[in-house]
Amino acid sequence: MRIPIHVSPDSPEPMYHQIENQLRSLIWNGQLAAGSLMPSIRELAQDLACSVITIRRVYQDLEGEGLLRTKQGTGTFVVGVSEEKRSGYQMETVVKALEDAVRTGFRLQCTSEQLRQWFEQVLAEQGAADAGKGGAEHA
Amino acid sequence: MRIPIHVSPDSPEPMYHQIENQLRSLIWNGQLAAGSLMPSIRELAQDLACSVITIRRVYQDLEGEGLLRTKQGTGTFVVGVSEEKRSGYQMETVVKALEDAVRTGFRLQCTSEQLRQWFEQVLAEQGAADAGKGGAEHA
Amino acid sequence: MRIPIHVSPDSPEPMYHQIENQLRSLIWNGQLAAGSLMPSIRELAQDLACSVITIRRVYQDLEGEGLLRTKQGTGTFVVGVSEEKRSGYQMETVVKALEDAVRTGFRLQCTSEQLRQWFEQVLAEQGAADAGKGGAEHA
Amino acid sequence: MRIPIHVSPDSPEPMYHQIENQLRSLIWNGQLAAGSLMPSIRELAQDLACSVITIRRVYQDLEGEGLLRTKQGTGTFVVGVSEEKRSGYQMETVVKALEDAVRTGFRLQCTSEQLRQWFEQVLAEQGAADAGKGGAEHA
DNA sequence: GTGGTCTAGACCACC
DNA sequence: GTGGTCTAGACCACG
Repeated sequence: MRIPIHVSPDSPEPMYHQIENQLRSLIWNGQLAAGSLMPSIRELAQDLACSVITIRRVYQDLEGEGLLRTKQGTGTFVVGVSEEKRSGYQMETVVKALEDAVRTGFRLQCTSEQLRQWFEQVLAEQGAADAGKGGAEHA
Repeated sequence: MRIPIHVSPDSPEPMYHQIENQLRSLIWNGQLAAGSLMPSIRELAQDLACSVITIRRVYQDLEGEGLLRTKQGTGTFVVGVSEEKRSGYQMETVVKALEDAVRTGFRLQCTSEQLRQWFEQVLAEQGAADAGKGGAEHA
Repeated sequence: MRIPIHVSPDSPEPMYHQIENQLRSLIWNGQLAAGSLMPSIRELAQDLACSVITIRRVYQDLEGEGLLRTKQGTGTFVVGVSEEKRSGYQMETVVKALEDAVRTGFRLQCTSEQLRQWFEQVLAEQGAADAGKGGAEHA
Repeated sequence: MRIPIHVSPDSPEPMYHQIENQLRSLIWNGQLAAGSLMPSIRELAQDLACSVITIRRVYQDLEGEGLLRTKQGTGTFVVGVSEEKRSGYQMETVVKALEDAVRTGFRLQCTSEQLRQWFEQVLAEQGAADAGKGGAEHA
């Protein structure tokens, strides 16, 4: 199975960062099951059309976070995360992004009502896009 | 009057970026009136405890965006922006941030309801903080 | 009799290294008598839950050191070592480890007294653990 | 001031590891004062006759441990460590090395008395070497 | 000047 | 086959 990752080489965000973020999500979500074998660094590098070194760095960073475990000569494995940690991470990440958006809005003197309206609009758009892509249902 | 800007030298966000963002807000909001004289590069650099070269870059960037105008030997002045452009900028910026947050949420498999709940919570917190600080009215 | 070896697959120390070290000790100590037949590569590999290729390497390395001897189609045998060599090896190995520890201590600016104190403490702990396990007598 | 580090390119221990270990000691010891500026990666790379990348990795790893702090365009700085943490690190490191040595000794069926004797001998040798080199006094 | 990212390619250690 | 280390050199972002 090929790992569903897409990188934009032209993004200002460094490639290794993009890849790390997406893998992090996949692991935290359990879409990459604990214990499963990751593709080899060479394989993934070829898939994503980037250097082996970039992937190596990604795996290394994620190992530092305790999400992956690599064994020389054997391969790189996914480490499981507890449900507790998982939802903590989820909330932390999302709330941080929401805070950023709201703070920006207030700094630009939007009203709460204005922000709420835009939020619902974005929610509808993204929800539609998301449902189309993944198939998972979001109430 | 001293320009109300605060930069964190330890933020991962580069200093010039922090300063530009804050100046941009102040100008778009009209808190720096069109036609008014900006502090000199040296002065602002000293205020913010950073290098003059950093401020020079900031002024240059904002001049490139048409928000500032430098007159040789005279100083740097604020350029006015039309109300139309202003609200366009406001909406674009905020919606972008909201989209980012929502996309992140969906990627981590939050439900819409979950996101809505967190959003309201953040709105309340930030709204309180904002009201306390600035005094502007948010419906 | 099953050979008393334990390997940690999660140790940073490579498996072949762990196995070699333990076999080496067993042979030098005479716990694997000179002339006795080693388990087959396949057997030991299964016992230790590792690859046959790993065990093959171990046997080869130890054969290179003169501790084992493989006879085609017959099996692998333990080669005896003289008492003289034995105590030389013992001293060399242990003194090297002690030097490493002491050097580290001095580099971190411990006093000799401090090191002596810790050494006695470690000696007591390990001595107890060892006595419990093996049954050999240590003055 | 040039940083007193020496690397053996022929050691089995990877260069980045050697450098990290020595820097770690220097920082934990306070021989690199908190807040002081490290040499630039290019400078240190030239000093140690290794690649910029190797040094960059070293600095990055130590930053991950909280020992260094790098600011883009500015340089890399030493972060202070509390005395408490310092002595904890010291003890942990040294005791671990001593345990390793003693365990090895017992595995090779040395007596406690034998180990104690060798330890004192090593202590005397290394203590002399150390006093000669550094000048610090170890009781 | 500083550090940050990425490349291509080599060689080694391990299983 | 796997991952681990190191190289030389390029280009970008930052102050």
